[in-house]
Amino acid sequence: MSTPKAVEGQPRRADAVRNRRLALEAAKTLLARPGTTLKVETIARQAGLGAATVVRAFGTKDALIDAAVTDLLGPLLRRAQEALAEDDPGAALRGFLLELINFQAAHWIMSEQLEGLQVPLTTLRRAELRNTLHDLISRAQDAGAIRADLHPAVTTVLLGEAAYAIARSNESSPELAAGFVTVMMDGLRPQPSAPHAP
Amino acid sequence: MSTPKAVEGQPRRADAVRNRRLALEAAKTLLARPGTTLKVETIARQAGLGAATVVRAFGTKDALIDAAVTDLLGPLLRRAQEALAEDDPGAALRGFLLELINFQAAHWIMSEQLEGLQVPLTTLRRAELRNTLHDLISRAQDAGAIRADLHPAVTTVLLGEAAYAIARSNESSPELAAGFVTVMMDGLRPQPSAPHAP
Amino acid sequence: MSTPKAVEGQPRRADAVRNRRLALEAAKTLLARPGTTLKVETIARQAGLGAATVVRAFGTKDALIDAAVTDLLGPLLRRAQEALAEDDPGAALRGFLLELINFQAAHWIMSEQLEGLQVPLTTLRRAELRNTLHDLISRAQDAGAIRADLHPAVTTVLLGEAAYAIARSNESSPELAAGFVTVMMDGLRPQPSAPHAP
Amino acid sequence: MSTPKAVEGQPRRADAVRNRRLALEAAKTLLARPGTTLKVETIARQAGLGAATVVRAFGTKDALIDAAVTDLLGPLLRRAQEALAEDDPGAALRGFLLELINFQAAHWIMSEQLEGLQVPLTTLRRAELRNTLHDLISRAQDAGAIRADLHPAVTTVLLGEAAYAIARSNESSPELAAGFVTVMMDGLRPQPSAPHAP
DNA sequence: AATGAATGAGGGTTCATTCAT
DNA sequence: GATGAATGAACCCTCATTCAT
Repeated sequence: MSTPKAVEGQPRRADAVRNRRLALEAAKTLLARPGTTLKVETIARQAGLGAATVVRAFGTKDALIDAAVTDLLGPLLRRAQEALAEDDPGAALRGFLLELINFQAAHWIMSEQLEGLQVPLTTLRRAELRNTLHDLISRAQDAGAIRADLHPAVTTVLLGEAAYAIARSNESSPELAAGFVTVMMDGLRPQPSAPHAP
Repeated sequence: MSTPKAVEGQPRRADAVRNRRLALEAAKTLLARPGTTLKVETIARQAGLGAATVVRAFGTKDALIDAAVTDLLGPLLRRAQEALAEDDPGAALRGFLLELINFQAAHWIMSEQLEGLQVPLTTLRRAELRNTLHDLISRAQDAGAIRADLHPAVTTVLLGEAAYAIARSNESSPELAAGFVTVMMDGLRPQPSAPHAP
Repeated sequence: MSTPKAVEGQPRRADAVRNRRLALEAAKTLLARPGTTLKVETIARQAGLGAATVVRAFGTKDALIDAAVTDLLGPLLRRAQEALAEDDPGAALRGFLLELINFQAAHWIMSEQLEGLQVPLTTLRRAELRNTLHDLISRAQDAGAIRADLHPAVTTVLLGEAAYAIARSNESSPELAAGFVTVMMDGLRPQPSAPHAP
Repeated sequence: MSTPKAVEGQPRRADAVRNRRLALEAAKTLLARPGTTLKVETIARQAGLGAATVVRAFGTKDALIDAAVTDLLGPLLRRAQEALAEDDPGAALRGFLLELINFQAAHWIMSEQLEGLQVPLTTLRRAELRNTLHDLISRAQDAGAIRADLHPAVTTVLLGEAAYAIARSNESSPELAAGFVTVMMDGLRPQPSAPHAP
């Protein structure tokens, strides 16, 4: 036959790949835009495609969302892993926190928007992200860069959730992000006196 | 009031008032319960009423949710206002933060669940809450109880959003809440040296 | 309250019962009419109801079809059971065969139209029907009314399937039905000589 | 022919003919396999072709199915015509009945699966088959091989439909087929006494 | 006035057909 | 000419709102 046949494996036809990317980008764009309802029709229009096409490209709406969010979280996870390799544990944590906020501020991925959807990949990647943040924190504690009177797990949740919230805030701004990191890092610094009584 | 078919100024029928309260309580209960879908039918069943009754009592589903959330935020707002009258500005802020977290942890009002709904009263009351928190922070800064190198607006958002996130976290616990307040207050304490360079 | 409240149990509101019946009748009518596609919309229109209503009345389209077919098979099953109680086993079988054909000729329930649908009640009732026919045949064989050189199970399938087909035939008529029963009963009569060599 | 872009009377390209055959074989195979859904995609995969190719080869899905079923019925029709030429009318009828059952049992062509499809050729060929069976029966009646107190048309439908049903039965087996033919031929034998009163 | 039921708009998904490679 | 992908129509189902009891 005269079919190009391509290399055996994943790579499908050029336009299929292109449209898959278009759908993915559209989903990511809409995930970044606050207040969107994430209907298949909306994503399709954003991508300049038909509704059935985006479903076909991923099999199901959930799978598309899953892929989009996972995709968005990818670079962030990579940055977290790079931070783990940096020399100064305290500076690494501080630096990553800023990235975390800035990234999420630019993307607006709402946990709640995913409620009721089947997004196994996203769940997985979130766990990875959380684990890496946990490691970053533990390393900073071991190095004496941050206080040790809090359990690493507590600190992980605290930083993760708070950073997430700050990023998503309507008033999000570089100034806010910087303020958050400053306060957090100051608050996490080894304290001279005993902590305040609860 | 503009209630149809009712004599002006005349109190509504006793059972109408009672049903309105039942619906409101049901909505509040479901808002407190994580993972609920907030369908009219669900609320009605929880209230022991018919679906039509619930809608009729508020005219629309959105109005009911609006009233319920506003209602839930009421005591919190009152507490914030009481904190403003306390003597020690720092302690008042710290105390309110804990209340804020505990309250939200117990009520699970998700901003995102309200996305796409018309909830003007809720928006209003949230602004009031935010303003009062802003005042609490300004007062603490004026009294030298917390650092002044951050704009009060920034600090307001920071505390409000972060507290909200901590409360909503799946791993939410008293230990986490206490840790959050400790770190925040330590971080917000007037700092001896210059803040970390950005 | 002044709610009628009715008797505790199944009986719901009068119109609900009425509409449930309308939907059921509509489905039965369409099952009787050859060449129909059995769309929810079609059934609803036939019933003079909205599409959502007929779904709500049964929870799902499949459940509606299931109920309709089961309903149609009910009287037939009852007749088979009555035939079992008759005195003359041969006449009972012959009589039931005629009923089987006439009934099915009037209803046009196609196994294949149900393909891919979840109809557990129908499956059950069909098995009952088949079992009762099996008993009718066994009894006739035991009484010497029909030949015994065929396994009852074979005869059951033979009569059941053939009667079914005759009933569904486009040229279906009383004459055809009578002819079928005559031939079958004659063919099933105990044969004087050995059966034809295959 | 009206094939577009082809010189009149010119044979089509070799691979086009080959693909048409592949599609036809695939459809026939799937028609023989019970419980298949007969989607274009499924047929194409079975043929090792693309979906568009299958459609293009026949213009429409219905045309493909029509051709496939017609093709399947071809040999059966030829066998019926050969039976007409045999010496013993009774044996010819009996022989053909067995073939009819075996053939259909092996092919699983469901009338109902064709419901809603435009299959004019199939309809035509079915009529031919029915007519030939009618002739077989008339000839057997004329020869005194089978009873004459039934109208040939009635007997035709009776045998045709019943044989079809027996073939399609889930419990289909050689034993069942043989039993059917035995009973039918015994029942059709010229009867000594008057037929049973209806 | 209260309510169970009816409904119409809208969602996701499938599939025969058409298009572009 | 063959084909994988695109698509729009159609289907079943959900739910906030309206109706009739």
